[in-house]
Amino acid sequence: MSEILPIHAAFAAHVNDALDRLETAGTLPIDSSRKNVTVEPPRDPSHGDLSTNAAMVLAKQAKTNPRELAQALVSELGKVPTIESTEIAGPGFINLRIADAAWRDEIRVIAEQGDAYGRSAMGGGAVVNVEYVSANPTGPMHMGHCRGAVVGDALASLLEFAGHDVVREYYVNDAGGQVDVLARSVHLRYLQALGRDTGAIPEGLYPGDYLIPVGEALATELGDRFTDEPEAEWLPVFRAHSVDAMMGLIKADLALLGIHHDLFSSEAALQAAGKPEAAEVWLRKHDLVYDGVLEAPKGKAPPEDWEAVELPLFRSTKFGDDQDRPIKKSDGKWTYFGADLAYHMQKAEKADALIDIWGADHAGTVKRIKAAVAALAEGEDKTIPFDVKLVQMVQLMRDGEPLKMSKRSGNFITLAEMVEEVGKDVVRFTMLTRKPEAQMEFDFAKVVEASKDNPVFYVQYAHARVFSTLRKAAEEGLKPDIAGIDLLGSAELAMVQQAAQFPRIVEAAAQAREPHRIAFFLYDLAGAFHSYWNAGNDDPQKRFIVSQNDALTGGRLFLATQIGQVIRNGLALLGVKAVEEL
RNA sequence: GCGCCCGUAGCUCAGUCGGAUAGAGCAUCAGAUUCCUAAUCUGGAGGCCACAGGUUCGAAUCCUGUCGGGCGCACCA
Repeated sequence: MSEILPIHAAFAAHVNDALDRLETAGTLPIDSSRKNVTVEPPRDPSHGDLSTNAAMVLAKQAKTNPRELAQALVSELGKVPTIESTEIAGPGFINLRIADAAWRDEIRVIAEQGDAYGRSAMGGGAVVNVEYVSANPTGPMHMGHCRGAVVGDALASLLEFAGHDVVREYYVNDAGGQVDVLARSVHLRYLQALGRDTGAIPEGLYPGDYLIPVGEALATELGDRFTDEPEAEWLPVFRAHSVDAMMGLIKADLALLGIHHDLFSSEAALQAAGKPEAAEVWLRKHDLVYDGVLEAPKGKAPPEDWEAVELPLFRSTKFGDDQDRPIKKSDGKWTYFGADLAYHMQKAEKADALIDIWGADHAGTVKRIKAAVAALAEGEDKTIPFDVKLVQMVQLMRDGEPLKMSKRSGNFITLAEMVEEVGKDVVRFTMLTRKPEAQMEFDFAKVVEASKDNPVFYVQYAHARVFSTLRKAAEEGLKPDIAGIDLLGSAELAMVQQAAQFPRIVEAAAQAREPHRIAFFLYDLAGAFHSYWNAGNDDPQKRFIVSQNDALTGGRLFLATQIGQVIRNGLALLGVKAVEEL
């Protein structure tokens, strides 16, 4: 027990030790299952500092009633010196009151651990691959990509902080038909750059102006080599150049949000390496791919040109999908799914767990890709934890009115425009103040208001206040002093209790893969700080800087510094700047 | 027709792998500024947790059904 544990972890350990002793004493059966035992702060503070449901959960296993077991547990917990009082309540909750000294110690723990406070070894170094964004390389990023990008990035940071070895991956869909369209669109711009009159941009090509510089660059680089050649001559060249250029745009857009991937995996490269073929061989060997004919689509409007063709089909129905899915098209090329299946197999080789962040419009393909990973796991006789997080649509609003967006008319808001208008921190924080699977509204007017309706400023302001206080104190020759924390009273320690939840919030959020919990925690902590601060308006004795009392001031400044530290650690996970001044 | 997600205060949303009297912000009402930034704080009012069944010591939370909103339902990506 030489290792310093954050306070909640320490008390969870105390409860666990007590249960161990009950096992030894025969009160509990050996190896009782404790997976539902929780040790957490009760909703109602009058119930104490911490509460455990252990007696209720384990009563059945102990073949006794909850209150009786609680009694036994309480007498064990009474031996822990930092537990000041225990109480059995309701159906068998055990409420614990913790000595002030333990909360004071937590301030020291925060100070000692600094930027590492809240970090957890929970992940055990497991390699987790988080694939997010993966926007098609056909243009700059628009608003629709934004939420998934932020959620994926924050989740990756969170998992890292919770002890996982995270790979941030971007899947580049550079092999499909839309890349041919891109290449043709760029070729047109190339001809224009060389002074050709191309007329209006034909239907079906990308009309965006962002392709003009790409065409110009190619004109400069290639001269007029490809002006009158047949398409087959120039298409591969233009495809490669265009994808590079688009990925450049996308990376620049992502950088505006502070997002950087570790790995960009190319679909074309995957195919060139023969991965889909290898996957097909493996699947056929396990009788998971067969040649068959699909039923006619049951959608509202069956395509007129639909006809029954025999295709290689993956048995996704065996793993819960609604129908088997083709991995190759009738022209012999791989379907998107066929390549994606091979891609996930490739990812699974190098990771202990996979997470995909997708837009809600891909919800229909979740089952098949989960089926693919399940098939691989079964065939290889191992478990491959695989989560697909669906991020719901964002409804953009301006002054309470929905903004209509249409990709075809080119009337869509780009990510860059959005970041420029409201700023990176606002975009990131706002996207993280909703659980991702719920739809959300994003109102430009409200979000730039920089005040009331805007949690990001509220949290940043709390952090800034810590620093403004320290600056003010420094002018008077005062500075934080750890010796002063023994003088802190219950109002200050209440704030510590709130901040001390950070480590367990990190673990819970990482486990649930829900970075938004960090955002809400920060909002609450900032609220506690503002509230404490304001008490000083009425009573000068409650300010951080107390005149004529340098010792208490030192203690309070030390506390403020540590609250700032926790806010900073949380904001770092969200990728939001912890400003020292507003 | 089928699948997935959502439905909590007037509005925007939290709600800890089922826990004690369901929370916050906005809006609204009543207050606080010779003060370390009031971009803040204190208090009031506001709830059939969409609806109906079920599971159990206990359900906003899990299961079934209904209604409402969103997204999908190609050999596209």
